[in-house]
Amino acid sequence: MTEPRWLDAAQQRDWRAYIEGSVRLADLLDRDLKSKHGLSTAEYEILVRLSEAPDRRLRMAELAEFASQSRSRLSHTVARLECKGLVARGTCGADKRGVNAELTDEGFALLERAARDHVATVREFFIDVIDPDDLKAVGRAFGAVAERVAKVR
Amino acid sequence: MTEPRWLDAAQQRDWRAYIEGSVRLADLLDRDLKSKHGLSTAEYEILVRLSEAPDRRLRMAELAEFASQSRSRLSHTVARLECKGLVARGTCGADKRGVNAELTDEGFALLERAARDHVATVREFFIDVIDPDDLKAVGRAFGAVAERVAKVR
DNA sequence: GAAGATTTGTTGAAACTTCAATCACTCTGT
DNA sequence: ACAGAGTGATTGAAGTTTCAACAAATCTTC
Repeated sequence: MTEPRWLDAAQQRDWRAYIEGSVRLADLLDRDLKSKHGLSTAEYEILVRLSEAPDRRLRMAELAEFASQSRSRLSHTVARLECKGLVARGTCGADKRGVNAELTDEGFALLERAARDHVATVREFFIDVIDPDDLKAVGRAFGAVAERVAKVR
Repeated sequence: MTEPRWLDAAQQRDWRAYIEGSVRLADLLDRDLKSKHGLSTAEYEILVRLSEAPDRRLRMAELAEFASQSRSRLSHTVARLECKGLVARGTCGADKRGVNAELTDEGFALLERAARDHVATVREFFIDVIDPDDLKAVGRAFGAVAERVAKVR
């Protein structure tokens, strides 16, 4: 069929509310992290994933996957983080192609400070303004979206 | 209090599901629009807003507001859209500082084609994978977020 | 009605992301 | 053991976004 199935009025409202809310929230969080700690959201995400990995270290490809970034982008960003002394790169024992990114002590210390503020902001502008049942629904909804998108890639 | 109120396990899961799902979806939609119609999401959003305005025309500042973009970014992007012949700029009668952006016929035609595909993709990866009640909750949730963020800016 | 403050939109440079090409290493099948 | 295919990561260039500075027009207030 070439005829598109348009969204009904309610679906359209919900979709647009999501777009506007998510763009504005992302914007706010970005500015917040940048102004208080000099980190972009993408950089923050990288530090978080590293901090949760065993030995605070991950191979680039895994890190890219966890942080939902392209490998190229990750290379550039990790290079910048390395310059700032927040992350160190080392070779991977087993696979000589592999590169490990590791969170430095300085990186961990910065992350601890940044995470406090970040969580507070997430709470203030996301968690605390959403009805608890709606929040659960958001979790389910985007879990399903992530799964669906993963299937096609 | 200096002690941060951390998110509980369920809140953290929901927040992370949202982040991952939304990033991956945005990525997919971006690639889809770009590969099929040569438009970024930001450009698409601009065309949509113009198409809905009276006379398909808006002042730059209003357009920036509707499209959730900075004025500077909008200036650059509209410049590119103008090069492609999709948008035309003209001066604003009343206020001589003002500039109107107007959707050209060519822009409108492209948008019609792009919108069909875009809506189909939104349906396939968002609307259709979310339980209808959850979708309503998503709408409420992000409506509340947008309102909360708007208060602070 | 003029000085000062504010608003509008643009600009160029710096920072960041994407894209395609590349190099080095590993895996597969014979 | 080797050729060829595939994987891991980086690179430079091109494209996009952010940031700060600016010019022009309007608003305020005395």
